[in-house]
Amino acid sequence: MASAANLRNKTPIIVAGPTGVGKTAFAVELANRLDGEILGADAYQVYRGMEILTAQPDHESRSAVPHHLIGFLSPAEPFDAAHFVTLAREKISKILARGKLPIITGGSGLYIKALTHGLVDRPPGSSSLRSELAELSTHQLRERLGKLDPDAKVDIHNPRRVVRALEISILTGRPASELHRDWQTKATPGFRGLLLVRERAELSARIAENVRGMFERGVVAEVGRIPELGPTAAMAIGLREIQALRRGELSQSECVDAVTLSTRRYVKRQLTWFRNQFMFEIIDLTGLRDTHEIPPRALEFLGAA
RNA sequence: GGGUAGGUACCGAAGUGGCCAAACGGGGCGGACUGUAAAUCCGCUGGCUUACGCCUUCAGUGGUUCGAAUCCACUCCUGCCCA
Repeated sequence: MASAANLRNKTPIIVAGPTGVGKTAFAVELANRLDGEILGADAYQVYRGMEILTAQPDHESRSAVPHHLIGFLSPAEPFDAAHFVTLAREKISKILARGKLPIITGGSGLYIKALTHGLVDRPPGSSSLRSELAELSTHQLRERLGKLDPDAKVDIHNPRRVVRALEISILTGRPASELHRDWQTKATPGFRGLLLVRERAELSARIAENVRGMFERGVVAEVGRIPELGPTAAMAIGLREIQALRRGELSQSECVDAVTLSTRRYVKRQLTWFRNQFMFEIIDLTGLRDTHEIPPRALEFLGAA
């Protein structure tokens, strides 16, 4: 049982981890025990009408504990890390004002980092500029960047990065590299961070099962009902594969396999980010089902044992 | 039983006497990331080694050759065709 003193600790908790580890169930249980409210830190769960595809918490969870920043945005709308930070800060202070504990849960590493460390003040993306730059070849992009920002530290093999650096330089009239500032530390003062992990084989098995479940619950129909996809929502894992299925270019089982594979590869990138960007307390959930079990180690770390 | 095409690293697939530890793709693993991040990009991937390098590989065995994944013989296995 949590002691009265520990219940009074309202330092926001971050529950990070790769897709499929069991963040959702874990966070709900934590919220129950510590009188918390859940704040999604997920770039895709923000979208309305994509509940199954983005594995949003179910009704049971959502009626048990208040959830924020989940399923509130039209898929037609773009979304980004800065937008997330603004909304999240607002929500966090409201939750605290209510005397509740904010529990930030999600798999979008950049969003969490932006929340804990802040983003450098740079202009937001410009869709018109981006589509204009998209016309250029890699070589042309590098050439332009070389003129505008000769000291650019961006990965020149990565067109996405080059485009963003160019975008910043063009919009501000100053070299993008001049506006850069390193994130100095992995520490996250003001937050208590947990990184949920599981053995890779178990995680893969869970992902395969989750993807099968998505199809059983009707993702294909859900995708068909999305009225309009904006630039951000269109990149959700599984979307392209399911659209291919709907066009008859993929069989159901090929589609399931493809989505499972994309998800597994995403998990690798998530783990790389979380391992190397933060110093969160690692909580191994291997062997635990999505019950209401919270490993003692996690409770100790949170001072709630 | 006869014919025929094959058996290459985790998988698919090039290579057909030295430039081969073996192209390329997939997968796997690792990494990067500051307003698209479920995105985008990079590296490694037989063993030992920091590296030079050494060792063991191309179904198996035995040959030919200075030298074989590559040529020859036999054996085993697989696909297809004919009986």
